[in-house]
Amino acid sequence: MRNRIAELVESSLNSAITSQELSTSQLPTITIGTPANTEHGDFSCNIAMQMAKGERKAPRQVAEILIRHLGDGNGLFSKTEIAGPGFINFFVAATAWQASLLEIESQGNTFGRTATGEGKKMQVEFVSANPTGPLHIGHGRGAAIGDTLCRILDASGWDVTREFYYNDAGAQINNLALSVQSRCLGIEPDDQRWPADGYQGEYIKDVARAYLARESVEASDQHTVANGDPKNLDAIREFAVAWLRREQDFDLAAFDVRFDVYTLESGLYTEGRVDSVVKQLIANGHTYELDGALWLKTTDFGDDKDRVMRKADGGYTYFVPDVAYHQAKWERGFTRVVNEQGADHHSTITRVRAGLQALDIGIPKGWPEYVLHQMVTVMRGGEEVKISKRAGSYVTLRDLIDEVGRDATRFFFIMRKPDAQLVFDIDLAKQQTNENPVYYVQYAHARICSIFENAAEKGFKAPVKPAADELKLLTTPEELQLIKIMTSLPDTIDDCAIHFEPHRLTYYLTELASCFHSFYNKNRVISEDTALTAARLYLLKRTAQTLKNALSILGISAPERM
RNA sequence: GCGCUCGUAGCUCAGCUGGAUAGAGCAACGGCCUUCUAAGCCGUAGGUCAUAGGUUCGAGUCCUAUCGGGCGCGCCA
Repeated sequence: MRNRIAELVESSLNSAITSQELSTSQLPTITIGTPANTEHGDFSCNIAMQMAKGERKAPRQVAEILIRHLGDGNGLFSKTEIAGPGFINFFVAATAWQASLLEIESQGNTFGRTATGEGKKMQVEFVSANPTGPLHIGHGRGAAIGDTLCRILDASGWDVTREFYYNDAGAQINNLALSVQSRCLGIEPDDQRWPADGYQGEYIKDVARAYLARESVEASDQHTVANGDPKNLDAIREFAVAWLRREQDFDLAAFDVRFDVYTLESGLYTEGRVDSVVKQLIANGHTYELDGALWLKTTDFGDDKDRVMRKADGGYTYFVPDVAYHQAKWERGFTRVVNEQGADHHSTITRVRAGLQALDIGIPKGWPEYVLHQMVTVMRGGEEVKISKRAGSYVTLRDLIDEVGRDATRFFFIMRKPDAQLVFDIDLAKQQTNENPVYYVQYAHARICSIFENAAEKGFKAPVKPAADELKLLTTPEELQLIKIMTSLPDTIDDCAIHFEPHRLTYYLTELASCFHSFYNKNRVISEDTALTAARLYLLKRTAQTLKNALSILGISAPERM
């Protein structure tokens, strides 16, 4: 609806220019807003105020010209008016709202989807947790935001690739292998022989036990059989990585999150990508040697200090393979790449982008794009739970899903905008689950399903493709408001996709559910009036479909009973 | 000290890339179930949008400064 009105305004603008009533040399971008006050109509446009100065006319005068060329929008509007300092307000005719229900019906479970992305490729990298332990709550937020973002971008017409990148060969992985080896040899964390920064979690014992038992492991991207020899550190490393990757697979599966591509840091070395990037950066003259290390002049690209690429010990710092990885993404044809990660890693953005600019291979300055989520503070028993992976004292994602439920956990993680901090009170989420907004939305869906059960018992069912005469009975403010909210789902999806902000969809759902609950309490659906009953059943059929479609994009179920 | 980010009702947060009288949930108070699910609805109360300037027809939103919380500032990832 919003787009339709924007198109009408644009054509009336063109028409006014053709007739030389307006003379603007460049068309302003047309934005259609939704007034907070219903007295100001269903939609409004501020274009007359924006153009007034250039036109050397009063805003209301510009608005008057536009309205004249606009007419009634081929019956779309029941009224258009000029209001306030120069707003154009649009009142959509009830018949137009009613007719839009037919479009929702014909689109079925694809209603809400748009073609905005034009089928172009976009890659989203998220979670990207190193396989040194189970996923914790911070990863959970990243998984929920990243996965929902993928679903939203897909619904917005993008061809999305979901990617998981991890370090399978660095110092931390070596540390992991040493920890497992120590457990294999029966060495405890308080033993002198325990590795300095060893991982102390209970799960390390499980890995050691499985390794000694020569178990085999099938992870989504790893397949291995334990060698069983506690002296063979390489074999332990390989097994531990695969074992923990599989654990993460379990966690992610429980969260209904999946990936298309896994990229291993070690592969960037074995394929020669890291070497090739270093050579290219040297050849382009963006490096220098100092104190036995090789530096990249990232200050040439907006960083506040230069960064070491190759350490004095000969190893590369982590961001070098990261640059190589992103070069590979670019070569794979992703002109748009989004990285979802914790805000505590935000300093990598400048470095990676600087490295890519220094390669001078035509990558745009702002590529890749980033979505950063702020810290999650975990509260349990009224106290903050400190997250320490090495000490093993932290709340895992799986614990959370087991305690709170998948739907509520997902909803909770995405209902705030990513760059706001999140307090996750486990006791609250556990003990007062019916206060969680996700139930409010799901309840609306279950309620509608229940109405249809009752209707079926009494021999009623929603009509298929009803005529305008049958729908014209839908006239109350609640009914029209319900339709209005439903039709804005595609706009909401686009807004979420453009801003990378999944939380907007949770607010949309709450609003839609709220509108339905109000309608339900004020009106009876099944009544003596068979014509009205049919019209309302049709309205609720579309409402249930809209709720289900939107919930599905959030990866949340739409229960038929609660 | 520098960079990023946040600061909106008692609490947790929205506020549609500058629009009209700043909203929701929870908590508080008062109502609504012999009829389709009360996990619901209706109403009341609650605000100097951290502070001070600036930009313009118009600022919670943009700019500057200050104050306060978080994160980052490693030849760790």
